[in-house]
Amino acid sequence: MKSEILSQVYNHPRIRAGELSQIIDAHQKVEFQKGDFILKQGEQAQSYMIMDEGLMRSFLYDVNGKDITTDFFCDHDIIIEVLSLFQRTPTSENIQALKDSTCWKIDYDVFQELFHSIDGFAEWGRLWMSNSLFQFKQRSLDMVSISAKDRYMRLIQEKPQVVLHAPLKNIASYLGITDTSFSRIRKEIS
Amino acid sequence: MKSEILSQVYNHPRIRAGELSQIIDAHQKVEFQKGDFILKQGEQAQSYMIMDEGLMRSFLYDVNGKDITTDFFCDHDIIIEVLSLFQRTPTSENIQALKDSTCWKIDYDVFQELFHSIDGFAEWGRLWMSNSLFQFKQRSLDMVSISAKDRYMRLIQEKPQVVLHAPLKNIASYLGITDTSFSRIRKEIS
DNA sequence: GATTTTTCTTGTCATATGACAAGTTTGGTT
DNA sequence: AACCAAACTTGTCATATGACAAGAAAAATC
Repeated sequence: MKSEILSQVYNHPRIRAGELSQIIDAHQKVEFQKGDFILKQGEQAQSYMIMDEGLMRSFLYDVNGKDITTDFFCDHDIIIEVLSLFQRTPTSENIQALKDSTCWKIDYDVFQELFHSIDGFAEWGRLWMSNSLFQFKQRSLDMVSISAKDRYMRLIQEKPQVVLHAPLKNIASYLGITDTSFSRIRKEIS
Repeated sequence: MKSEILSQVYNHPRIRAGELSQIIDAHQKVEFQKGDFILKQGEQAQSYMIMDEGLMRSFLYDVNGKDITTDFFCDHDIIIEVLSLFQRTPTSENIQALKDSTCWKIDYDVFQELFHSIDGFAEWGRLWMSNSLFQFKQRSLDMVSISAKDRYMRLIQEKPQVVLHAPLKNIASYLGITDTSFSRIRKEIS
């Protein structure tokens, strides 16, 4: 299971078999219980993880102190706070488990070593980031070009697990609306 | 001037002097006139550029066919469509000059060579991307947590050149509002 | 420099969403 | 099982922003 999931995640034409197992070996199993914090505002990220099974969210507090969910992490997603990890700075985000979760973790210095020694791994990282970049771009576009209802419909398509298991108020803030409005949209749809 | 600007852009502790000039040498000057397209929807990006002097915007058409400005590029910004360039796919974005512009361009294959041969360059690239990722995250956050008026105020602070020189309708779509609303916000502020 | 086209402003009205408050339901804790 | 706290729904009213249309200003074109 470890190697199955991880070799899927790290699948890239320029990573050879030997290198792949080197990368996979660098990951350690970690488990979290619902409610546990993986990262807290003000701390510095020291590692990232692959979600084996579970559900998490990242969130922060906006200018008015409101808790805003910025992302959800489902099975096989990469759980990472890029800015804090790569720029070695304290983060302003929190990451918290919404369900009991099992992950594969890799520490920054081990990652760093692999990044510089395995060419294909660096390439993989760049592709992953360009993909993330695109997703965030898409997200800000959606926020302005489609209605909250349509954003919700899209979430149902794209991350059904989230809709099934995350607290509604977290989904609401992720969609950029209040839980009140979200409740009305749900009513309207059903 | 070439080396001044570029050595500022590529400033990174792990890029040595010799490597830096190697990177700088790889850039060629290109000029554009107001209105010129640098990249069109459906094409594949073959290079990226550093803005020496000028102003550009990237934009695309939303689900209703409305022209939405997704970003502005000012002096010393990196003009790039990450997804198309790195994943070698056709883009859905357009990039267009809003003023006559001078840039330093580097082709994908040359970039690719430098990325694999200069360790510090790969590191620089990763930092740049993590920074971009943060900006886009911030942008989607702003879209939901602050008002259009506050987003405009922030743009005035952060990219005054844009406010001074870009067409109002482009700024409006960038802010996620109609040009009508934007006109009213401007009136209210002045 | 006159004309045409595009951009910007303003008016009126509609609508999605927010703010706040009061219930209701759910879920965790003892 | 009973209780308490948190999560969710619903009501009323307010407001930011959109849609559409008409006019004014600015810019591009001849």
